[in-house]
Amino acid sequence: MPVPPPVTTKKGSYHHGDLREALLRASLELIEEGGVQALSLRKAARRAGVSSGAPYHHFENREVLLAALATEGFERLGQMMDEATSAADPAPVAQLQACGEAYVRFARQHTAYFRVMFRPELAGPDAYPGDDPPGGCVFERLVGRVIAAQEAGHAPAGDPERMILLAWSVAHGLSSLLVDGPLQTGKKMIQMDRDDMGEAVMRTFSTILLGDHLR
Amino acid sequence: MPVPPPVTTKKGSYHHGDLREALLRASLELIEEGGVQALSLRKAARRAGVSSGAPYHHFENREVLLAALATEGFERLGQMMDEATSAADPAPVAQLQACGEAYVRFARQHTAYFRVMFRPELAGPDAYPGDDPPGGCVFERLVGRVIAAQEAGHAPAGDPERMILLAWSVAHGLSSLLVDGPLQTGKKMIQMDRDDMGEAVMRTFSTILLGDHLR
DNA sequence: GGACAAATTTGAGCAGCGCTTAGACCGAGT
DNA sequence: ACTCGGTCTAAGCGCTGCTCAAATTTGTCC
Repeated sequence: MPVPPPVTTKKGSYHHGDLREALLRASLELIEEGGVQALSLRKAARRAGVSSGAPYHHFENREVLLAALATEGFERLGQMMDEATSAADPAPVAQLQACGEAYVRFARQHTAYFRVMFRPELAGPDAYPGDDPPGGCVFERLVGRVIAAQEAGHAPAGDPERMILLAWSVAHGLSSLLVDGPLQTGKKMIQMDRDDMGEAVMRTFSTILLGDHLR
Repeated sequence: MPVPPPVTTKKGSYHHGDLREALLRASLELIEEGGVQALSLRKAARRAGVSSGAPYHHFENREVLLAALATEGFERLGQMMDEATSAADPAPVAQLQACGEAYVRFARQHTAYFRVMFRPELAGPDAYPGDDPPGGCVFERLVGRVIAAQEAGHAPAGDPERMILLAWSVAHGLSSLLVDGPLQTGKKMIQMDRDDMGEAVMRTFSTILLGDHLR
């Protein structure tokens, strides 16, 4: 036996090999193609080549599968924020800007993940399996940088929570407007290229924080 | 004929009287109770006391009903923003702050509307019936005030689009985090009372615009 | 090697859904 | 009085989430 646990797909065999992973990948594809509502466990099962009852041995129900995808998504978002900040200017405001740009980039590049991560059902009362709330990975990456910005005099002093919420809101708001909102469509109203919005908005935010707009 | 068009419900009669309106109200209730996914035309029909096929004489399909609700929602949002701004200090930054607070208040008070207004299916390619894109009512209320803020020297000069997007993102982001995101739940991570977040975040934003945080 | 237990998958089945169609019903205008 | 158009019903199609008993495979202990 050259392959002790064949973690990859065994085609032709009765047992799939790694159905759980295959279902997650198929689900992500379906969401990418048609939104969260386009995901059905039956379709995912069909794509994985198994019967319609098989998924329920790996996920209690549809919502649990979505929660598993959300967990993956938050991990990837955290990674993208880490990569962006470590490559950016260490100045506090530049770090915040890099966080925001990475956040928006993540939302546009991994739309399926983003949609799954921010749904009312996920954050609802004790729906999420994880130990800490879903957005914890974002919050904890903002705390230190906001405090640093405050100490540098580039953010209002006092309880940092307000400033954390503001920074998070900027990034999340633009992301939502781009992914689910009126900025998603090709209709005019705003001329700017959607690819440029993340950088433009976050740069404007930095400008204001630094006070560069006041002569 | 004392009642030319009996716009209200005629109970007991074969014809409902105003089924379209009754379906909209029932749908809003269902969404309020369990989110957009909890709305089914059959349930709404049941609540209105008609058969499961009746709704299709008033709405081509489920998505058209949701679009009708979204239209109502955008009108009410516009009203709330108008009321808030006319009651606020006419200074440009104060006006922007009032816009944002009204936006967040709307999202929290009319969660069902907010959820329906910002869904990918709605803003998708030519899905919305209206003449202008769904968010037009928000955009047009921001343009003048952002330009006024620029002229007052309280916002970065140049193309106002960046600043419009930033202001919109702040309000929309906090609203989304509160309605659909990790701020919705009772889990800690942030101590601030959710009722205070709208004012707190928008006030912080104003502070920064005015440059009050730089000694 | 062979038997047993655990894990995995199947296939049938239930209720609910969106949507369609044919037909029954009502109200208003000629 | 009668027709005609808008409104509603009832039945039905295919899809869905989810359950359950039975069938199949895999790993393990002797």
